[in-house]
Amino acid sequence: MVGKSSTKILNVCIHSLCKIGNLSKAETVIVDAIRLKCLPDVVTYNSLISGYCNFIGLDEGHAITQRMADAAIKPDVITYNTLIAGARKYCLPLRALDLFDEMLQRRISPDSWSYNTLLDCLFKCGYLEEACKVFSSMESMNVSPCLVTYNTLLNGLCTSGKVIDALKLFRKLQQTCFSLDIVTYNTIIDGLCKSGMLTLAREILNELGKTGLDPNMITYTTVLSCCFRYKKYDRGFEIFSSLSEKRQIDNFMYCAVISALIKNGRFEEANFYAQSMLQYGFEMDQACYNTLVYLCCKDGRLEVALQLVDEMEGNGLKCDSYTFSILIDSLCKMGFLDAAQIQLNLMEMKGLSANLVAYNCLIDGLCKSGAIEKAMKVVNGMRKKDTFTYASLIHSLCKNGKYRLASKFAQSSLREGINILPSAQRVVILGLRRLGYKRDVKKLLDAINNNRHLY
DNA sequence: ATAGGGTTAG
Repeated sequence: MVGKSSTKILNVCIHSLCKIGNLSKAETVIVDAIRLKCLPDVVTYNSLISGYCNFIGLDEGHAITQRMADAAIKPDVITYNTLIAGARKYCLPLRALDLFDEMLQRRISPDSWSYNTLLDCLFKCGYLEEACKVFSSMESMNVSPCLVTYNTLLNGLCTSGKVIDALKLFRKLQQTCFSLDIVTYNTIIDGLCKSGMLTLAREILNELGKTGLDPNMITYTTVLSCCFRYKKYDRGFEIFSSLSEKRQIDNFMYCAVISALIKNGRFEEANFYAQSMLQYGFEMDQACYNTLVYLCCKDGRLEVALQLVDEMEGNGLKCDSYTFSILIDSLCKMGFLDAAQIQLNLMEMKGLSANLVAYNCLIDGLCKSGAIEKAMKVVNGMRKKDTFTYASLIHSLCKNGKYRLASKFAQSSLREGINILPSAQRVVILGLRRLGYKRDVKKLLDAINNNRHLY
């Protein structure tokens, strides 16, 4: 039978093929269907676009709209929502905005789904201002923000360092008759934790308890990670064991706990939970692999760590800045500085731009192996530095009695708006004093005082 | 369509 009902069957088929990424099969099924006079419709093409966006690329997904035009099928709001989601996946904020404009030009009215995806894309790619503009334009487009919109906005504000604004918004939402959900609470609690506003985080956690909403795994992982972040390890492990009795653990929580155990030198338990994570058959993503690589490195099994990296790549997962930083740090700590340098070059070749931590590891390694000259050269060539970069250098210079040089670096750090760790301050000032460099001490203290805002 | 996990200094 030919017609609408056969197209429905075709669509179910194409949908499942696209979802698992079997696009070539999807294409042949469509060709066969057309031969049997079962014509694809907008739903068929939307599934195809989703598949191409998720498994190949945004351009390939976008190209499908041309095929739709050839077949005289008009794209709908879902077509564009899918494409904007593609732009979000590859962090292409300008493409997302272009797609949104294209949608308007074609007189397809965006819905809240379009806005939510666009907003999330803009926030995740660091386009805070654009995101706020888009949000305020919703009203004039007659689209009312829904709870997902507000949750997206809250999260975007939190991750862009606008936690106070997020909190204000949260309080405003609480006062409306709008009923908030667990996502809202998880988002604001996490935002507050990550900004160090722990009293407020605890306050809202208590409020959550009174709402009748059930805390979920994400709530627990947020709280657990907050404990570890602020070095309340025992409290964190306590929460973990109470949850593990109820078997309420997933791979996110395993990663957090394993990493905290490693930092406490508790390798036996870390290995035990790593085995558990593998046995439960969770999907092993980048973060899971990185945690295991970290465990092997710190546990002195570099060979196994490298095997894991191969396995990771074999499974189609790319090494990221975490993987490299873990490897580089371990290589340095084992004294293989040349190998570390090679990994760093490899990392740059792969275009991993967020490599500040990796550089810091190398600098620390160079300093500790006595190659301070080289370390200084590397530091001077870095476009982005932070308090860790300078801490390694300053401590190492002081250890070698070069207090005035250390002080010079401390001052350039302050000039760059980067604070100096108290431990580093202390060691420089004590050294300068001991050698009688009173004027240098005063100069540094003044610089520190003038930069109080950094602390 | 929205929320949680993984790397560096002393």
